[in-house]
Amino acid sequence: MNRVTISKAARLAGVGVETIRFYERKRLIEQPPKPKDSGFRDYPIETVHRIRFIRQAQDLGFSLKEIDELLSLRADPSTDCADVRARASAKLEDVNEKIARLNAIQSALRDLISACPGRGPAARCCSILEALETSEIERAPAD
Amino acid sequence: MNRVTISKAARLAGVGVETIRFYERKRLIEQPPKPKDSGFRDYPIETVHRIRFIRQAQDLGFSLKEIDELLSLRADPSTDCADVRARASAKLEDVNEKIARLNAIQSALRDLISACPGRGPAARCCSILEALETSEIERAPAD
DNA sequence: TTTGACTCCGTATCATGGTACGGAGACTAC
DNA sequence: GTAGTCTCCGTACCATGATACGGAGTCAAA
Repeated sequence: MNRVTISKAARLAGVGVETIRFYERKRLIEQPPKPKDSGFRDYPIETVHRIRFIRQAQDLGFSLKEIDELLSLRADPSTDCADVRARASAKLEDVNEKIARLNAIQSALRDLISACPGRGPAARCCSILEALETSEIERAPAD
Repeated sequence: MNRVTISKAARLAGVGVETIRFYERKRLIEQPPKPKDSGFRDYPIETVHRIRFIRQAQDLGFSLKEIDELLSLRADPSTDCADVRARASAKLEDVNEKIARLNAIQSALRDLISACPGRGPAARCCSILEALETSEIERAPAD
């Protein structure tokens, strides 16, 4: 059973059936060739992985358009390698930036948590913003 | 000059004026008390920092609602510390997960880039998904 | 003191990413 | 062979997060 119906794929990927059809329309996943005798979509299991990747990437702040760009990056002999390399490097930059920002938020949250004793009043005042500023990660994205 | 008009704040934060008004309506930033003689908003510079944080957090996949929750986390003597601590810990978990996923994507991109020679055909075929699977970070978020 | 830029507010419109609906056909199991 | 469940497709609708519009008031500098 390495092929599944749309509702099975949806269940496995944790999305609705309509979402899969929507992604097909947006060409994020390809509509599987329907078997001759049935008019029903018949997905390879990889599609489920692909959908899960899409959801995860969305949760990381990538738009469907960006996700499409990520998914269409392929190093294979038939594509222009220098081009793939360049596009992958650009994406890697984005990812690096996101990681850096999340690391800053992570330590701000840790500061906040450690400023909170288990019980009773806090040792000192501290908001996320103050913690970020204190750790001087504050950077202007549009300066 | 530690107070700015709405258009100045917008320029400094890299957003439109309307976006600031929109955030005010959503209570993500507070409408500054307008000076008695002027009906115009007069923002402290911290608001600009706050707006920049909002944009960065959005880029990391947080919704405005989640960002509001992040921003309202404050360890200060007047709030229930155990509560703040619990909410901050939950957010920290989210952040940790995002970082882990980004790390996986980061190494998949690096694999992809190293599979691409500077010029000519690729050494081997590899997509992001394959790289993720190879590095077995693949996890089901909704299992 | 007028011209141009800025501000106010309410409301309308937009793009993105789904989610729902509905009628018709198809498969499954009893 | 028919009830119950899937599936098809097109189209409509929805929530979020902005973005635009328009008319009226305000400010600042020439």
